[in-house]
Amino acid sequence: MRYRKIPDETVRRLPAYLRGAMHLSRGGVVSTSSQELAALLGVEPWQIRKDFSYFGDFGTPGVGYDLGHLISRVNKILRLNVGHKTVLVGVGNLGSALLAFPGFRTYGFEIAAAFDIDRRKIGRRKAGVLIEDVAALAGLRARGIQLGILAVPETASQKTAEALVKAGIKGILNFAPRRIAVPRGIKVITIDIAMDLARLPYYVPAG
Amino acid sequence: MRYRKIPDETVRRLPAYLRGAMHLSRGGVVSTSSQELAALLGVEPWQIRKDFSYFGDFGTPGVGYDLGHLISRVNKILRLNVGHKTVLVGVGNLGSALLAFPGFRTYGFEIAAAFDIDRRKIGRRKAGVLIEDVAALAGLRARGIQLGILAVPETASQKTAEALVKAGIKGILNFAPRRIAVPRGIKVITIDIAMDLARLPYYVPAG
DNA sequence: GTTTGTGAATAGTTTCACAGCA
DNA sequence: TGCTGTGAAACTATTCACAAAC
Repeated sequence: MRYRKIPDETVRRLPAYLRGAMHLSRGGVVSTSSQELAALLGVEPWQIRKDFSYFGDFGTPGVGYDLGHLISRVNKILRLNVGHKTVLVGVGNLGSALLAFPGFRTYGFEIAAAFDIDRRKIGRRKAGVLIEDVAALAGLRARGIQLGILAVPETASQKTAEALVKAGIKGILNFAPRRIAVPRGIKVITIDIAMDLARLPYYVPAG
Repeated sequence: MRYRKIPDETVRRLPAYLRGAMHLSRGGVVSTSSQELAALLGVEPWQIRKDFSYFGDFGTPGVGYDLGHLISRVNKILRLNVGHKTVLVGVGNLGSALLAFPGFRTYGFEIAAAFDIDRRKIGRRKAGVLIEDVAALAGLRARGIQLGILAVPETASQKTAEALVKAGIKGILNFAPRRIAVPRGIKVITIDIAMDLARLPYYVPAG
């Protein structure tokens, strides 16, 4: 089944497989099976096998998956094999938390620059990162940063996204609860925290 | 098409429709169309109509949707018509940001209690909320809180989730990058920030 | 015997196109 | 005429079951 269109849902699950594989690997495990990985992550084994089958060359029938090979393969597919520098815009409550957030390292990300509009923050450091003036965002171009994390207030999100695109950013992780319009070729993934909480009561029986 | 199984994807989109409708309503608009709402949110008009069709009694052919009616209808479907008190566990960087996060109010949520394990935080207030000892989580039962927000470190997430369930919590918004096992009838929605960032490079052409 | 890889079957979701109502 | 509501068609994703590989 090689060389077919990769389902978006498969791409969505790959980081989880990677996390599980790295977890096992850190524990000294060298080889695993779809069953073991599935049990660890709370998914079904055939889902993992099917997802991997879109790419080919993952495991060995009768044996399982070599963790080193699996990890490097998924890393390459997701383009995580090269570490990514990212820029954070908006160093408020959420932005500050993201600066200190250890989870990004798991996948080789580093927040290498931070910008804010607030004069009182500009020039200071937070979690080791210098906070720069958002007006100078264009200067990013030279620094080889392609991914942006948008943690500005909703009202500023569209304009800030446009500034990021102008600065050469190709992918945006957006935390503002609003649609971000960007040119073709730029990918936006939005995390809308309140919206995710908002569908929780639907699934809880007697509210 | 009334009284059929509601697609999960429809439920996922309802909060967005609600947000759009409230936005229009605050702007003084009284009535809207699937086209107008769709343009605002960046989705397709027939998607909105189809989603609403699972419930029936939304709009008027030839006229459109009355915003007051639409908002109250979606609120009722999502069980947001009664305001929900929630509990936050873990007042670290992310937890603190969530305490101060204004977005929850949009859907009628209030963080009414906060717990942490750190002696230095217990007894203090943050964003007006008293931080209590996580060992006293069981005392929640009497306070009529059904939803929990889990912002503790990954290693503590499973145990804390179990304590929440014991305290009568029925739904959990989990920020730990790990599977949370809970009894049947308890709903967990996980927001894995790093994982969402991890699939961004896949969509960005030359990494 | 064990475990992968994958076509085929099933299920779920999106999109269309238009009947029906205001 | 304009807009909703919805069956039907098209598409996408999940699940199964088993042949092939070790």
